[in-house]
Amino acid sequence: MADKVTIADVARHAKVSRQTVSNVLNSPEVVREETRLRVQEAVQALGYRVSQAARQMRTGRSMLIASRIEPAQDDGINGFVFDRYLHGLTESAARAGYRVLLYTADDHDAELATFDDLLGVHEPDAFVLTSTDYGDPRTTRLLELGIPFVTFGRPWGVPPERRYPWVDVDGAAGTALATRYLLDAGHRRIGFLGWPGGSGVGDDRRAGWARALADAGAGPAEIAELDHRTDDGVPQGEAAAHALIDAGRPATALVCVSDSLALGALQAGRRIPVIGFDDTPVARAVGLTSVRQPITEVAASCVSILVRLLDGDARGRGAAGREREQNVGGRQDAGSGGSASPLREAPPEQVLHQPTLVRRQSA
Amino acid sequence: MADKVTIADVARHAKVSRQTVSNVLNSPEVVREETRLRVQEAVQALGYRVSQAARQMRTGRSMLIASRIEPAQDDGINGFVFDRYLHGLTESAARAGYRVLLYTADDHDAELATFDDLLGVHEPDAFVLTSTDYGDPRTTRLLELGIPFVTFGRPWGVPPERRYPWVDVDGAAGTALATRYLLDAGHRRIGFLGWPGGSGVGDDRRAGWARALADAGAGPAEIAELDHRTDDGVPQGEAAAHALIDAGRPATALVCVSDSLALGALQAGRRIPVIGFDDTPVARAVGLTSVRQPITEVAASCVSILVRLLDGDARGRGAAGREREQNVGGRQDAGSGGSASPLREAPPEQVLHQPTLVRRQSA
DNA sequence: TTGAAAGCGTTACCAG
DNA sequence: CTGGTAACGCTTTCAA
Repeated sequence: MADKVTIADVARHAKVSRQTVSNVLNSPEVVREETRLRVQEAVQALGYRVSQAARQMRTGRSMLIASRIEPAQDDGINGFVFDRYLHGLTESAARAGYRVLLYTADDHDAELATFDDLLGVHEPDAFVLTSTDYGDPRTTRLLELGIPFVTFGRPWGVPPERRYPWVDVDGAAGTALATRYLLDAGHRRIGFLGWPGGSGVGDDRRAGWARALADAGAGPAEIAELDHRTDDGVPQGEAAAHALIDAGRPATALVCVSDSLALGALQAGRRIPVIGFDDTPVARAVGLTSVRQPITEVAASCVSILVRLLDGDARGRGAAGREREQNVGGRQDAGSGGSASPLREAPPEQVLHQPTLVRRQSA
Repeated sequence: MADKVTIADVARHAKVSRQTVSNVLNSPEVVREETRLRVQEAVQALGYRVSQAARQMRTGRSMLIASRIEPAQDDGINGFVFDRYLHGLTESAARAGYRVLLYTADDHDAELATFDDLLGVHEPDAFVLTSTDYGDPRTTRLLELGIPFVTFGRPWGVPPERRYPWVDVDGAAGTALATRYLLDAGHRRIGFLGWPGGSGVGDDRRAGWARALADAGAGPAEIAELDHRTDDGVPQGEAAAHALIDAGRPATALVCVSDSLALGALQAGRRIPVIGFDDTPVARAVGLTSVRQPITEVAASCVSILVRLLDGDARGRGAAGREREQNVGGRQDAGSGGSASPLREAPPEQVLHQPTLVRRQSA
C-alpha cells in the first residue's frame, strides 16, 4: 500500500524543507507553531513514520532496550514473576518510545559474549539486568563499556565506589509485613522457612522476619531456634515445616521465603498459618496468603531510570560521538547560560519498592 | 574501546576492497578461498560486526521477529507455557541470526495499530502470533500487508482458502494419551473436566478424550454423561470433580483440560487418579500427572518456517523492493536454468507437534 | 574475481 | 526559519 513515505514526501506535502520536518519531530519548540501544525498534519495525512534504521545511522540510537529472558526454571515459580516483569518492561518502554529486544544466555560468560554481539549488530541503547548476584561480571563489563543499564535487584556485595542504578523490592519489608500480621493475630512463635545463607535475596527476606520478631521481644536464641534453612522446593518445604512444627517448642505459624516452600509447609498437613512469597498462581490456586512484589512498578522504574540516562546522555554511540563517556558521573548541563555549568556528580538512581500482603485462607 | 570498526577498516586490514568484504559476508562462494580466508581473519582480528542499521537501509531487512508478550494471566495461554515459548523463540531465532522484538497490546484492535507502528518504525521482518481465536483479524491484516508470519495455534474456523502457516500441539492426542493411560490401568469410567464449548483448544482436547473412550467401547450416552464443562479455575475444578464423582454412576478417574481444573479435582479429596494439562509448576509441586506440550520444539518450528519464508522471499520490503508480493503463493525459483521456472503454489507449512505424558503420583 | 560509484532516509552543519 | 550539502555503513550496479 503506502510505498514507504519519507521525510522528503512530508516536506513536499507541507511545503517546507526537510530540515524543518526533522525539527518538528525532534525539537518541536524551535519551529513556529503555524508551520509545526502544518507539518504535523502532513505527517498524519501521509502516515509518515520515521525510519528507525536511517535515524540510527545518524544518531546512533536504536530505541532498543535489551533484556535477557530467563529459562523457566524447574520450580518455575520464579518464572511467573519474571513474566510479569517482562510484560511491564515492554509496556513501559513502549510508552517512552522504546522497544524491548530479547536475548538468552546460559551463564554469565555467554551473556558477556552476547553483549558484544548485540552491541555490534543491533546496538541496543541500554540493558536491563536481572538476577544479579555476588561479584556479577555483567555490571562491571557494562560499566566499562559505558553502556547505560539498570538492574532489577540490588548490587549485593558490590563496593560502594562501583555503584550503578538499580531497582528492587524490599524483601525484608515484605517478610516483616507477613510476620507482623501473624504477630497481630496473636502468634509468638513464628518460624521462618528460608534458603541457605549466602543468597542476597534470601538473607534479606530472613532479616525482615528476624527484625519483626525482635521488635516483638523475641531474643536471639529464640530467633535462631525458629530459623530453618533449606533449598527451594515443595518437598523441602514439607520436611522443613515438620521439623519446625514437631520441635520441642513448636512454631505456631510460618513465614516462608518462597511460595514453593510455603506450599510444602501447607502440605505438611498441620493447620497452622503459612505465608508465602511472590504471590504466584500456585498461591492463588491453593489459597495461600503471600507477599506480592509490585513488579509492574519495578519495570516502570527501570524504564524511567534508563530514559533519564539516555536523554541526559546526548552522545549517541554510533555515528558522530567518537568519545564514549562513562555513564556514572557524566556531565549534566543544567541548561544554564553560555558558560559551562559546573560538573555535577549525580549519584545513580536507586529505587526500592514496597511489597504488599495478599491475604487468603492460609493465614 | 574499539571505535566502531566498519567494513572499510576490514578491507584496509585485509588489503582488499570494501566490496570484497561485503561479498565474503553475504555470498562467500563468489570469492576466492585465499582472499576469503584473509578477509575472515581480518574480521576476527578487528572484531568486526555488521551494522544492522546500515544493512537494513540497503536491504530492508531488520532481522527482527516481533512477538506479543501476553500479560501473565490464569486464562489463555498459561503464563508458564508462554514463558517457555518466548524463551524457545528467542533461542531459535538467535541461532538463525534473528532477534525477538516484544510488544504488548490489550486487544486485537490495539494489536492491529501496533502492527502499523512497528512496521513503520522498526520494520520487523516477521511476526509470530499466539492465542489465535475464531475470526482473528490479525492474521487477515498481516496477510493483506504481505508480512510473513506464523501462528502458534491452529486457525480455528478459518476457511480453507485463507490459509497461513501455523504450528501447534495436538491437544486431542494429549488427552487421548492420558485417557488410554487410565484405560490401561483398568479404569472404564473416566470423566473429563473441560471448558465450555466454543474454544478451539478446549474442544480439541475434549475430542481426544472422547475418541479414546469410544475406541474402548464406550457409547455416546456414557461419554456425554462423563463430560463435564466449566470455566477454568481451581474452585471450579473442585466443584466439577465432586459432581462427577458423586454421580449415580461415579467416574473413577479424571482427565482435565488444564492443570488448574486438575488441581481443584485433586483438592476434592477423593483419591481417584487425576491427569492435568500443561505440566505447569503447580503440577510438579503437587505431584500431578500432566500432559506436557513440547514448547521448545513449537518455537523452533515457528522460527524455521519464518526463516524459510524470509529466505525464499528476496524482495526486501524497505528500500529497493517497491512492489510487495503476497506471501501465500509467492514465487519460488527452484534454481533451474535460465528460463523462468514455473510458478509453484506452495501450501503454507503447518506443523503439529505431539505432546507427552509426565507421570507423577496423582495417576 | 575485484574496484569505483551511487544511493538508502536521517540528522548535523552551513550560509542565507 | 529555509535550503543545500555532507555523512552514517552498508549493498548493489556497473566497469575493469
